[in-house]
Amino acid sequence: MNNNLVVYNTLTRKKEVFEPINAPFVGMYVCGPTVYGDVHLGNCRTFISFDLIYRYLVHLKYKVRYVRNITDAGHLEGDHDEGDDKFSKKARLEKLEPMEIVQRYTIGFHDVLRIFNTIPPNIEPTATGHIAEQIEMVKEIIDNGFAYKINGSVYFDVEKYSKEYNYTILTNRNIDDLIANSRDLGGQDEKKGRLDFALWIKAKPEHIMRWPSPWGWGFPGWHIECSAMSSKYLGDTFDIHGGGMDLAATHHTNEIAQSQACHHTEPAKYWLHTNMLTVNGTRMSKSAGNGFLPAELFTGNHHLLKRGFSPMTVRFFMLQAHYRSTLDFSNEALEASDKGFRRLMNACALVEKLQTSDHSDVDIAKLSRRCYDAMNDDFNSPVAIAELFEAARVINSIHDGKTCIDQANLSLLSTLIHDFVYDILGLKEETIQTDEMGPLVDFIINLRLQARADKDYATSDKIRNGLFDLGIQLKDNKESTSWSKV
RNA sequence: GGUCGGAUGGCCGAGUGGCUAGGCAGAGGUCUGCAAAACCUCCUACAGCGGUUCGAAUCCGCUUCCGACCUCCA
Repeated sequence: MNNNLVVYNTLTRKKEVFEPINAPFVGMYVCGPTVYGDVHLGNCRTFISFDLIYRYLVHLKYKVRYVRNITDAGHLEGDHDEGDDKFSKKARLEKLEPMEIVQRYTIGFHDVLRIFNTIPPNIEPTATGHIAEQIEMVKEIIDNGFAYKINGSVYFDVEKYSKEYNYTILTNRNIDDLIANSRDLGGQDEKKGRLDFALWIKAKPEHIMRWPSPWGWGFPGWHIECSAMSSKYLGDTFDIHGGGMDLAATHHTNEIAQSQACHHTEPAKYWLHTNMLTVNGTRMSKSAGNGFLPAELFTGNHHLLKRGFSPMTVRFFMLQAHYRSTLDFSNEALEASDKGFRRLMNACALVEKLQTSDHSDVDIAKLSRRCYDAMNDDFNSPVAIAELFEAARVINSIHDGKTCIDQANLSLLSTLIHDFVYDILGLKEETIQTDEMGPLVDFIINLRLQARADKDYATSDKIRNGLFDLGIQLKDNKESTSWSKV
């Protein structure tokens, strides 16, 4: 077991050595999407970041239970703890059942994440599937004295909680300032304190998504589902809780409060937060209307895009930035990643074809060590990728016959590429039909070789240009001609 | 207004008290029938102003600018 891994813990605001509570087992909970609309690229970044983290933990031989929820109930439009939830509103707009909305966008979410080559979580619980657990948790919080009932709704008493616990432990804010600065919600508010939040919300007569509870018909507040489901599947205290940075101040702060109030323990040892994807320096978000949909990016069908970019290019682009840094989205940046990604993958494809020598000019163990050092330093994929480009340079140089490698080092190199490029970074070759096309292309290449041997360059160039238009690029070496997809 | 985080070469992005990533773009070269690819070489930056230090892009202070959170958002 590798215990050199260091992770940045939002809770302590510093990097800490990663020590699972129950090694080799690791429990990881990541806040998933609210499925009332299409996921945009910003959402995808978070899930791709945690996919990287999950993949690396698995690579380190941890037995990870990865839980990521689907929020399909209880997420209100505003924070007034009144009015519609997002599903009811969307359902009315589209004249559908709320659960049709949920189903449609859950499927869309899964499709997108599959395209990005992310590994599904081990458990993907839904809020609607865990109403009973949420009710039980609310009851317990009431029994422990940290929540109160009003008119069929239940609210968490932040002021009371903050007398015994540090409510703002995650974000280190001053609670008095928070109270002073939080928005005045106007006259109809049922809540006692401005920071109080709903655990259970009474359903209005027209509200479709409703369940019976000790407090009448209603639906759960947004935050309680994660507390209920994470503790159900991972225990009262588990190893990693993750999500986007935007969730830390409110959602995760409230999760910690609920769990403390219910279980008298902090829910997670390490809190990991991923940073935002920005467009022109501003956060991509649904409400700001600057969100790209994955489909728009792939097709290039968006007014800010010059052309489309493939899913793996986008994944690679995201992994070239550290997960805790903002990443700005632009045509130029995508273009650069696209070219770099292809160069890397072309080199990786050459590894199996390399010839060995009886001595080696390269020390792959050292290179490998640097890749691990990078990933062990809070999953620093950009540095790992930089090292992999060094590997690519080595591979190309060997392939060109300018550098020698022995069998032992070649074996290490092959393992390095396999482990890091494919398993950990989760990149994959996007070209399809290579196996079927191979013999066909080889046949054409042989025809062209004959033409070249006859110095019939008109024909040989015609073949090369024709294949290029079909997306196949020929590369003439001294001895032979190789090809790759454009 | 409060809290927090940033400002790195043409662009994107790591790093962080001395060894000064990487990708893309650009320049030159090798190879080649010509290309392409690949390889080699070059381009050596850390917002501004002070301070600490033998030495700072990295630490401290101030200034300017930007962003996030504080309201649903990954």
